[in-house]
Amino acid sequence: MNVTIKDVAKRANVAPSTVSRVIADNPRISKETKERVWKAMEELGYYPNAIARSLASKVTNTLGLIMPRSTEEAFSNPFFPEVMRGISVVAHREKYDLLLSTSGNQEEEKEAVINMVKGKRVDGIILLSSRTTDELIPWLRDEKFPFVVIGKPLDAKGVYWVDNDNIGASKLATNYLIKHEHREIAFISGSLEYVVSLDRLDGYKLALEENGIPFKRELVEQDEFSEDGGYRAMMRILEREKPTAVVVTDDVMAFGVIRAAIDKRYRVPEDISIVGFNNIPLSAFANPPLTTIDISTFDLGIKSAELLIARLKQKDVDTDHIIVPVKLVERKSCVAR
Amino acid sequence: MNVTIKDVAKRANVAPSTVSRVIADNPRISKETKERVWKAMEELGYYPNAIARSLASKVTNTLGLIMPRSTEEAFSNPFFPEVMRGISVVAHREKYDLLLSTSGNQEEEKEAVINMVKGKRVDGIILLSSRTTDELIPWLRDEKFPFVVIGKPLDAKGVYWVDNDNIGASKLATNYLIKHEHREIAFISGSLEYVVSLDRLDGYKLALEENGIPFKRELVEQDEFSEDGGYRAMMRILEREKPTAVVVTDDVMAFGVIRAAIDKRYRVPEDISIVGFNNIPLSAFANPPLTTIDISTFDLGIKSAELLIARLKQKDVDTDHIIVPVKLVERKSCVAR
DNA sequence: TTGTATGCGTTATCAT
DNA sequence: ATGATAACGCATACAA
Repeated sequence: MNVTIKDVAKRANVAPSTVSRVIADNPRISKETKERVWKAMEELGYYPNAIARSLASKVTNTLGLIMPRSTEEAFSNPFFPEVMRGISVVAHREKYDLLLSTSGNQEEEKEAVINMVKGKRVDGIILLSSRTTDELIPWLRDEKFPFVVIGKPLDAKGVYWVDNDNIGASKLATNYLIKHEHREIAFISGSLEYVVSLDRLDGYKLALEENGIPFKRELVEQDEFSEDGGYRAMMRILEREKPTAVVVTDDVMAFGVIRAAIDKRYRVPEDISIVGFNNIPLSAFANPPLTTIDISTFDLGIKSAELLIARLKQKDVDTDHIIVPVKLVERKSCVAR
Repeated sequence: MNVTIKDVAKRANVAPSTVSRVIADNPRISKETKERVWKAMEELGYYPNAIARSLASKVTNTLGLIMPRSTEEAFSNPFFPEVMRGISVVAHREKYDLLLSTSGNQEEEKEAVINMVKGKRVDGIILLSSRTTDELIPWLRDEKFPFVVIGKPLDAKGVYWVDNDNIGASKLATNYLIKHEHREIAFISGSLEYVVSLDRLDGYKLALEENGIPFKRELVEQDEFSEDGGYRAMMRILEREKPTAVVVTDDVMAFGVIRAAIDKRYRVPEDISIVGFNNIPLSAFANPPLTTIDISTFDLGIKSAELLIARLKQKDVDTDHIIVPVKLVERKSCVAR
């Protein structure tokens, strides 16, 4: 069988508990026995069993990652890999591993979280996006399980979160268009069951209001976070309205919006200007290169992991949320009227 | 404390072992006691501790994913998220979770694998790419630990792997250029320490040879798998040669190659034709849209996960490797001379 | 069909 | 500074 601390203990002529202490580098073990134990471990090719360790110590050194919707879909949108890139940097630095649950829908997602939490498989959880209907957040809060959510929760009381100022970001995008003399500005987002969509819709409305432009619900559409989703939403709008500009809360969707406009014989940006969100790598290479709101996706990942780990280490965390700045990246998809 | 099988056992008036059997849905437990136990579990809000389960049963129901180079870099190239998308689909279907180790370099990568394997944290491992200098593969093979590698290993004996026919794919790309009357064809790849680079270089050479075109080492360069890497490699070639076409074994690198060509006042494709590899989403939107070899990245993920799980479930799998087909996607980055 | 006893590999609590 | 021993929560061989 496998070599365990007992084997090491025998070989080093000490008790198993001593070996355990050596592993933990307990300061009150004499230098000599430490050396002896280390030598024994070396000779036997001993390696600690992480599972047994976790069972006894209740620490896994693992962070759970919960993707929205299906894991498959999540990996389709460059946003998520980029967030994960940020998370992985911090996780690596702090010596945490990442456990991905693979869920297919909202119900399985709940299942996955329960499995991670009650199954004691992770020390903390990062939720990659919050829905308005999310039962997960209240549940995790009630369980008093450490977690942080990327995206401001509907009810943020007692929960740690990291997000952009989405209302401000959306105002920024809309104002940019208004400054370019646009008045008929459409707004396309993902499902309103995501808080982020709600917030950005608010920002859009606010910008209109502050500029004395009437809000027209006919200029607003939602669909799924995909190229096709953007296409369909734009098509629906073009059936009934003739906007000169569109705010689209996701670059991938924006590509679909452009395609829809082209299909309907509009030119972009000459006839219709477009501002996207996220600044994914593709945006710079799109035709036309997409003007977009850079939400610092990578930093969203960094900050969320840092916040979670800080909380795990019980360094009294002074803030329960972090706002990551955004900036407008001006490219070629917008012109003045 | 937490509710355990013992608590459930007491409440249901059975032995803990019976509860355990009910959890495993053991067929030789009477319907009635099952019901009784289920009810008790329900009432107590019992949920199995996955860690304890793993310790006792030596099964984790999780798959380890090992990225090449740093995890951070991996997430930068769309190839990896796409592979992971495939893996996650199968993992989800088969009810496996995914454990990502976050390593920063080759040494840490080894560390990570040892930690997963000896730490008994996963049932099997998927290596996302194989290096020629890889100690991991022989090590895992010697440990008799279930794993599959994406990319053909240098020494494939006794190891399960999934890959494209890289030699054939590279011939396909090169022949396509040759058919378009190109003779001065450059070849740019990632580091030759990756087997995939080696194979594709061979395919390139083979195509030249079969068409009576002399191989010139001055037309060959390697650099890292990034836009900058492609840029640098192309710059080095253009310092000394004037190719009319380039095979680039990674789309992201190809963007850098295009940029270098433009910087040197060449037009793409009028002066220099380019064929990429991977068919990442960006390729279709690049300027010009990139002609590229679609290696079915998603399927690579699917097949590797399926192969691994098949091996986990039944020791005897009929094949030790799977070749995923490729196809050339013709777009606008190539013209005939 | 169900119960008993033991093991999985560590950590943690008392001792000494 | 180190050793015994009891958890940790579950699975399983062996009994009954």
